[in-house]
Amino acid sequence: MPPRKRKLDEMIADGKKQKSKPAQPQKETKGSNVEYCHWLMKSEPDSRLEKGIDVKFGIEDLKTCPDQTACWDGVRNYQARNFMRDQMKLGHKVFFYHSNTKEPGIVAICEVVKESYVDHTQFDSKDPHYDETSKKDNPRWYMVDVKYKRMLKRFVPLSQLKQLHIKHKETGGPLKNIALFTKARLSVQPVTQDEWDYILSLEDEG
DNA sequence: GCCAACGTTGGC
DNA sequence: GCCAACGTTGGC
Repeated sequence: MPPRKRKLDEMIADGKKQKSKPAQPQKETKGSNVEYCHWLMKSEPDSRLEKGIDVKFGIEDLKTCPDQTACWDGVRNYQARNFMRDQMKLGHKVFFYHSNTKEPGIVAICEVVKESYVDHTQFDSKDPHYDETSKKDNPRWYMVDVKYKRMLKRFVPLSQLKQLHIKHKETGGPLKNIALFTKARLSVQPVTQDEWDYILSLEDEG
């Protein structure tokens, strides 16, 4: 029997040449085949109702979770899902980003403490991210667990990152292609080693 | 609250 | 497979 064809949307979102890669030490290589080991994940620190349910989840909410760990449920975008499902591995570092708030920006560092598993909220009709088209024998959405590590010494606002991004496009600096602006609407984004190091260096600025 | 950018859906 | 309409994201 031929392999079952996957749905078109998933093919597109996955990219056609995405072969399953062995889970091995992540390394950034020059050129095409980049494997990431740093990430940025967006979450909303302010209350907002979605289907009558508050989706607020800021860094202070993560800190109060058991073991300061939360499952990253509710992602309903294929690209973001694929990063979580296929590429986010134990020990990977994550910038925790506050979005849709007065002062958007990076607030903290987290770590992946559980690799991808089925997002249970897709089957929960009361959940704001319920997906009635997803079947239990073939789940569509996956998540990882993320654990709080530490606050940044200094909040790094989106406005500063944007200034630097614009400047670096001219100068060829490390933030010239940062996904925060080149793939602005992705809620789970890869961060290169250079981007990570550069943003961390901003912590120590006056 | 506005709305630009962009992802998704569905008719053809 | 195109593309218009529609819905969502998220900065401002």
